[in-house]
Amino acid sequence: MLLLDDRKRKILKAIVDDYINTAEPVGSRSVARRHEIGLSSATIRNEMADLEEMGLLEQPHTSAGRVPSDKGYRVYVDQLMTKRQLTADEIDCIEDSLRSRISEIEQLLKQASAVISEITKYTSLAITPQMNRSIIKAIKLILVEDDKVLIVIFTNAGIAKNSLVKIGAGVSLDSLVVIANYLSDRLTGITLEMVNIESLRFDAQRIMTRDRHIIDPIINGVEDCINQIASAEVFLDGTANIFNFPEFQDMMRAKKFLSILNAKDILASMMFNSPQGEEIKVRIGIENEVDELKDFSLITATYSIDCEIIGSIGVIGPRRMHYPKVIASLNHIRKVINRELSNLLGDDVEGQ
Amino acid sequence: MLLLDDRKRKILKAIVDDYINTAEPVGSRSVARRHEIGLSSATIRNEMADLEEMGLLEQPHTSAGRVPSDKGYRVYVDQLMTKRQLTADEIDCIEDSLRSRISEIEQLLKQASAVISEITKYTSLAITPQMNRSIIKAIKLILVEDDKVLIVIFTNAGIAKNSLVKIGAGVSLDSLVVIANYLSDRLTGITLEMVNIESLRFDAQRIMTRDRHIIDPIINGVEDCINQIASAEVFLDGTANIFNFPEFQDMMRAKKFLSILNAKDILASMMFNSPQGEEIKVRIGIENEVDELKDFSLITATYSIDCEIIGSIGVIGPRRMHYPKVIASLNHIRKVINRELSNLLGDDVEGQ
DNA sequence: GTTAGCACTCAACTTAGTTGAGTGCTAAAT
DNA sequence: ATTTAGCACTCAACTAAGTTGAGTGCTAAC
Repeated sequence: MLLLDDRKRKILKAIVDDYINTAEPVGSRSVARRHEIGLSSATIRNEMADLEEMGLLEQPHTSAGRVPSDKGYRVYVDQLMTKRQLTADEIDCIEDSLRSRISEIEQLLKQASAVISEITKYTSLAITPQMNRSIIKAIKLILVEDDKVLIVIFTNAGIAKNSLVKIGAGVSLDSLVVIANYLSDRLTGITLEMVNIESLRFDAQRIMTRDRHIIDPIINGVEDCINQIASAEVFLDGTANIFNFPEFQDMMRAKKFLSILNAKDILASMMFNSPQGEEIKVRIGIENEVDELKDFSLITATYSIDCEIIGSIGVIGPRRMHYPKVIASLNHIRKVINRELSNLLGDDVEGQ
Repeated sequence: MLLLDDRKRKILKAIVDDYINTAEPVGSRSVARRHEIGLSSATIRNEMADLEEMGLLEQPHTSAGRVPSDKGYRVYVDQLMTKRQLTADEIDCIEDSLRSRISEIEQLLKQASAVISEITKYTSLAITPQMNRSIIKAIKLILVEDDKVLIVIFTNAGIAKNSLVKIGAGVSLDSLVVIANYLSDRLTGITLEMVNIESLRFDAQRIMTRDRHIIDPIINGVEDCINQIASAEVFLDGTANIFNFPEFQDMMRAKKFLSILNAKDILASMMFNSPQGEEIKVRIGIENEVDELKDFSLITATYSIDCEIIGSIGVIGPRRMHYPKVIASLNHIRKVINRELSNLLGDDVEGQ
């Protein structure tokens, strides 16, 4: 951890704060003027030269002020910034849009994404829970219209998904009962990621003596249900917000940004690699694994059920992001999501 | 219908064609040069002055060439443009991404949207079917975990949606059978839009003598299922494509554009007001009802099941859109969607 | 160690001048 | 009666030169 003396800390903080607010390179004189440091611009100039040498500041060109480097932002985030609290209004806003009356997890995260971008004015992300580890509680086959079967799988996380498949007509009810029991035996109590579709299909061939042609469609339906439950969806909001920032007046950059947002799989993978234990993760510029994001900062927060991290929410914006506010917002919203999820899935499921 | 003599038609067509390709105002000399009209630039100049007087062309400023007006584009689309056929490659591309192996209607339309923007290079839209008119075929209640009921509704359009609700523990199976039969009686055979949730709830109170506390959650679950089936979803693709056009280098315009794309409800309403009978509708600039779209052209095409229009796909781009290509693409894709939908829902539902 | 002063740098802005594609009009040619 | 060549005019877009001002680094005095 990089240690700075008090004066350098004050000056670096002042520069980052100013730059976050103005997007203009910060000069020594304006630091002396706008902040009560009690030093002349000349002294500050010397300190700034030191900070630049240490790699914390950069100069766009000789006669401009300084701009924080990625490393500078990192020190700011880790050591210097003054933590912010949300205002009562902001908290109300979050509660209003997320509290109760939301019946589906997808809805909850969509709303969460909307409220994040509303409060932070950046582009927000929310990914639906990773349900690979959830346990199959029940699987039902329902005959509808004598040649179609509705397959329903239901997990301990309170999710049920269905798939409708056509089987040939004239299948005996007995055969359906046989395969239904088989599936129930094989699948109940195990997690989604443990399901091996091909061995399931193979073994079904062995136990079924009649009506074997129904195996393939039904197993496919089971696979479909499992995929539906396991697949993660990414919600975005406030994508147009990026245009509010002067550094993205450049069309090329804006286009690149939108292209990334359209690559949902890349977003999803970014969101997932938060190590356990870390509730909020800040990636500044070059720290992003994804190359196209090295002009951006990404802040993510995890949410969980029963202390297991299952998904995350986040914000993408310029490196010059208002870190204190975004971190405070995400931290609050992740707690609300945790609370709502446990309401939704736990004992209090009510009404819907 | 505006009638033009042959020479004016040729000149207007040449100007619109050139402007669509270059985005530069077209001058009399370049019309004379690039198209075989056999007239000098001076004559063409006179004709252009006439066309301007008729409101078909506009001049950005005195010493620039001419640009088509909305009315000019309209004449071009209705009378002048040479219809295009898709190339074999394009048709293959469409077939590859839409044919078979798609089990869900949502997937089909998502793919359709993707392929539209891939082929046209504009921003594409696809709205999921309006299912208000579909008929409820069956409704099932499944008891899971002795205090939760899974409600499944299944329609003639092959859609099944479920909702999981919690009822108090210790409900007798008899009560569940009573309400299941009641719901089945009341709902089977009617369309979604005919369902009156409140009268359903009210009458349930009358027929149920015991376990009345389960009525509210269950009716809410029914409502939830119906809403899930009836709600239309809008898929977008190629949103970043707008930046490829020089007329959208302007940030304000680009931002406005993205804002509209985020207002899914506005998009949905635009997509829906295609009168029956019209397969392809072209709205040019000012012809758009939505104010924010008056700098754009919107082309929509309907798709249907059993000859009833249930949804649409479309393209948004600059007024200077490549109309022949977009119209040909949408027309082809709508036919493929019709075909796939009838495969999906009709007799050929197979496996998945 | 701190600061005032000064020469220097350089992006951003202003101004004036140039270019060139395009027009409208008129008079000659067909 | 059309069509066309010729010419004067317009105006956005580009270029070049000059100005401004915020900022720097260095040095010498405090």
